[in-house]
Amino acid sequence: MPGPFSSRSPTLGPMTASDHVVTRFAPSPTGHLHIGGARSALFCWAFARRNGGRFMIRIEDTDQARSSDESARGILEDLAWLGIEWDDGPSLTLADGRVIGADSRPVGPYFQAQRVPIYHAYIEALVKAGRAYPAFEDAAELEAKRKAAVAAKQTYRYERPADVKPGVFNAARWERAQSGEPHVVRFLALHEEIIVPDQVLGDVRIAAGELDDFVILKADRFPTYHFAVVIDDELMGVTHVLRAQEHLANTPRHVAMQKALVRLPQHSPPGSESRATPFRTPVYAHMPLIFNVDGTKMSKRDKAKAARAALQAKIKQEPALTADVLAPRLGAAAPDIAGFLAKDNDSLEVATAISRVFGVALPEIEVADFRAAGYLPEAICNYLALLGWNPGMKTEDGKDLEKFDNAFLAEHFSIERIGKTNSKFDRNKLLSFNGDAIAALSDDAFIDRWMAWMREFEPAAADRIGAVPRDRLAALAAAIKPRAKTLREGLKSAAFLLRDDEATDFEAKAVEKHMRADDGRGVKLLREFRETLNALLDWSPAGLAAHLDAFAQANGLPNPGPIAQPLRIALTGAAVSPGLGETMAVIGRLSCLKRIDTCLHAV
RNA sequence: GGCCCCGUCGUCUAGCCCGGUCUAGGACAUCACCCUUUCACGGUGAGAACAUGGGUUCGAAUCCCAUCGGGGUCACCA
Repeated sequence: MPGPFSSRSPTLGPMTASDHVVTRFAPSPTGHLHIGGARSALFCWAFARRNGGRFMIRIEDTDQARSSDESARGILEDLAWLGIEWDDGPSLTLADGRVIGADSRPVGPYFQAQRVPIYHAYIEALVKAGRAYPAFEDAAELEAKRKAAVAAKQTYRYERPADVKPGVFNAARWERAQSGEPHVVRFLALHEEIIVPDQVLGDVRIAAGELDDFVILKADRFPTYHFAVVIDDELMGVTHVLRAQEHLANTPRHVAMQKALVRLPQHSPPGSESRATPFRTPVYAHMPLIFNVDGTKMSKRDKAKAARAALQAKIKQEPALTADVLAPRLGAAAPDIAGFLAKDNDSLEVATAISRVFGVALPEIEVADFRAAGYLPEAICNYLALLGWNPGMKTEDGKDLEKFDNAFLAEHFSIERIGKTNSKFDRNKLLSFNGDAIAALSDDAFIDRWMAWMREFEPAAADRIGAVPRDRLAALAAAIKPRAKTLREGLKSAAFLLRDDEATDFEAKAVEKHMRADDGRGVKLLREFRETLNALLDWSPAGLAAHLDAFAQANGLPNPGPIAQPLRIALTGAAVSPGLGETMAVIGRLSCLKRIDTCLHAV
């Protein structure tokens, strides 16, 4: 009997079952939302929903040099787009005026930069309790020592100054710090075993002596990540921390601090004035990592790599393409381009320019990339949920259940079913999921979402297709949905709509094969077919298809091919297009006749 | 290198905790065939995995150990 005390039971751990579940996603606003971060957020969200708890966003902007408000806003927008909405956290006003996020509990502010006084108060308390101390070494010197140790294949650990004793307030150091001498504050790690309670991996034990005295307050008076996260998780009532395994090695530090910290009177529950309220250790769940298929990390540098490889291939074909020649075409400075090619920089601007100018597809890494590429948020969430988690259920026909939405996750997500093994991001499978999600859309929904995507990322096409009467768009949706794995691919299938009725660029090979061959049989059939069109009453996709079949039969053709292909070329310029019924219906009678005439004249 | 984590088809995984129902199931990808006016969609089918070696046991993908392999982490970044 596993009973309730199985090591992976969600109720086991330092938190009691009666605690109201609070999870949090705590991004650092130093860029866009990474696809892996999105999964972390999704799992945190799902766990909170499943347990009737709250999901919180906190912005970890303690790196003053790299953090930005634009980045924070972008991350929030990406989360909202994915349908991952937070109960507590910064407010975000959506395009439709709806607001996500509030300080209803209230435990804000949710930007760590605004919480610095709180951290300072706890730093002081820790120092006075003899569990932290100001340190005055020069950063460069320590760095040199560290490097030397690494070079000698030795484990580097900060050496505690001789005058620092556990549990003893070092007033002299405190005075020096207070007087303005540059310093950091280090946590005083006890010589004891640390146990990290983890619901995915089981308890992880770290032997005594492994932890050194790490920095908790930087010289710029900002807390380090480790310190801020511990203070905030406690003060914000976080009960469960779900995050990627890359954080596992950090967690012993957090546990050690939780054991040393006690809530300040101003942060203590009412009525507890007489006794101290120690910090609690939340339940941890470290999720497996996500890598590229080749095993490398999914990094935004992958975009630069792909662009560089593509450009280098181009240059091999065309040696005249020097940085100077490329500069005006790419809209970038020649030295930047040269540096980019020489791997001196991974400029995203250069990479994007290469992608635009040479039509090179860059790998999607961040949520915004997937959005621009025409992925649906529901497909992304579905696929992401399967990376490291699995519902372990079967469908009615006995197959593994793997198609579900966020509502399903909110109902069924559990930490017990998070796997332990790292996974590789399989774009093929995501693509397949996305294609299925598109196919599952109603015609109306597809048109709405496709147009919205186009207005954002392909405005010229949006103008053109937006001009098509709405009643014809249903046929268009039917034509495109089964052919599009992404919204962007849908544009390819709809290319015939963007064509001018007078355009004469007909694919030569196709013209030769389907129209000129057999003494121009195709041309002859097309000419005859054109004459039947004026009088045709039923201009619906089905009516048109039936008409085409009837015409073929009347002409003794074994199948409609001999007329269908010439017609396709006339209407679309190419031998490949969606079904002719839909195509003709969308183009409309007038344009169809014009295009056929144009083609008949041109070939 | 120290510490920590992991190891089922090419990929994501079900099965493992509670050993026999597993000649290991599904999905994506691949290949073949069917459908077909092109391209897709769809349908049917095929190939494809328990890292290795030792135990324990009547019996191991499932339990134990070792080896090998992979990953994370060792900052005044988060």
